[in-house]
Amino acid sequence: MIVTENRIMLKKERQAQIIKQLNLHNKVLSSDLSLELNVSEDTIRRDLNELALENVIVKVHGGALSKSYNFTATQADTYAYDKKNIIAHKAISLFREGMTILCSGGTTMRAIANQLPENLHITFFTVSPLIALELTEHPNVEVILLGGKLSNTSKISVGGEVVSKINEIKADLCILGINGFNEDGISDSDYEVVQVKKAMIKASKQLIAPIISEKLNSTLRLQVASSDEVDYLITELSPDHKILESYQSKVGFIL
Amino acid sequence: MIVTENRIMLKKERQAQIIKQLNLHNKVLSSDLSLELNVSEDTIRRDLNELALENVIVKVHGGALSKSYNFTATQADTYAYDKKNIIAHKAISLFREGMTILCSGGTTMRAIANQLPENLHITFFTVSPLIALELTEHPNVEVILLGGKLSNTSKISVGGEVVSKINEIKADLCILGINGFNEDGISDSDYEVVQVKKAMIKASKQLIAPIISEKLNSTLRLQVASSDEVDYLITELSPDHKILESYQSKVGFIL
DNA sequence: AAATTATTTGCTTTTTTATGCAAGTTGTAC
DNA sequence: GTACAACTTGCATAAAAAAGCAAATAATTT
Repeated sequence: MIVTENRIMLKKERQAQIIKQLNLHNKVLSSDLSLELNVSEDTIRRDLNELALENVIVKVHGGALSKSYNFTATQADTYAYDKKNIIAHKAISLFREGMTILCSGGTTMRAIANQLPENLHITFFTVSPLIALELTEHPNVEVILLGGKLSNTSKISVGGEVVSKINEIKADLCILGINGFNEDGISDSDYEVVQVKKAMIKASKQLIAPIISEKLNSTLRLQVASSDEVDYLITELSPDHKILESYQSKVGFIL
Repeated sequence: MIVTENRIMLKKERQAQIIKQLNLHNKVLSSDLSLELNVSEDTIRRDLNELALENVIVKVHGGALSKSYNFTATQADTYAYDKKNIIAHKAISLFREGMTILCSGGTTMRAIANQLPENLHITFFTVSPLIALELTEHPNVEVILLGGKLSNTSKISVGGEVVSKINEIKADLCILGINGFNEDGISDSDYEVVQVKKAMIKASKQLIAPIISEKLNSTLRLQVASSDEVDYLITELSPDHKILESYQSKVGFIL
């Protein structure tokens, strides 16, 4: 998309650009920004100082770093936006009127929440406050937020209380944000997150694993589920893509 | 397209044009509008001020941006931003190491979460996923998210389950987002939200009511708490401001 | 219709804000 | 330690905003 550039850029506009860059790359250099935005480094530095004062970014010598996650960022800014949207639409095609769906967090799940059609009546249970908020934008969706201690790193509810709460649920689908996936199945690195995900899988009839192809064939420390537990493996690729060949016999369906 | 209109343009008509431009480009410059609409920049500025006051646009130095623009919610309303920060700092001055604090949602509470000093070790219980996320940015803070059905309008957990969960808690402070406040006390318009807030007050030793002065002397349909239940009334004004006079005998302290 | 009042608009002056530049200081890297 | 990049501070300039005033216009009353 080509945007007709106005010769003059407003300050707030420029600062929004900086935030956008930060969301994209997690770090920016004052010198780069100076060139990109056509202002002196002094101005950039002043911008960064202001944003740091508002607690939006972390200023460092030479530029700035993004805070761990800026949930006010618009979807379009997030990395691999198009791929995630393809995955989202494939996942949504499995949704049926009146279903109960259990889901975790992650940017792919966020794309799903965002792209959800307005007419579907669905009950969502989620451990992710971010996804929960996104889902409340849909009037026909009922959102049950599963509470508990909020993990600082993964931003989802964890702990025994959540797990026992999940055990009380009987859901039609489980959609997991996936960090590691290979022929053996789903893996993750955070112990507490793994406990929650395992409970979520147990509480659901079917398991959906949405994952961008570039994350395929990665393994993390802890096992979440074996590949035969996965009912649907969803990537942005065509189901008969050669990268997916080795998964054909392992999982239920590939979408 | 150049349109040389010699017909006179009414104020409303002109402002409608401005909004149209803003919807189209997400940004307008006062200087451009002055040329396009054949009025002085003063007039444009007055228009922009009016529209900003009506909360239709976001006015910035040099022009205006559309509300849907990319910046964070905290900086979007620059107007109330300063006031809320004053309130936030007064509230934070009541926080002590090791405390347990129970809080609801709202923009003022968000400012508090944002301005929290890094060194304080505090446990927060909250029914607001947004506040919960903001709080997880602070490494020394433990966040317990209280789950339940998420209200589409107020974006907080509501329902019997949350209430009974709150009843199990014993907190030092309760901070409520306030919608209505007068000499009789705190009021609100949403029945389910009121149930949750009442439970929160009961579960806490002290009640803090942070509120911008312009919301004072407003009454909503449902009563949440009487004014003598309020331990600290916090506004952006000096405690001896004349607007607050009538509250002096009603609440515990005014900050 | 005339008179009165209120609103709108542009102009001038003063104040504020934004930005770049220069000089001196601090931090980082080799 | 030396060298260089990044930062800070103060200052200059230009653009924008605010405040006050006066003319023009619109709305209201009589």
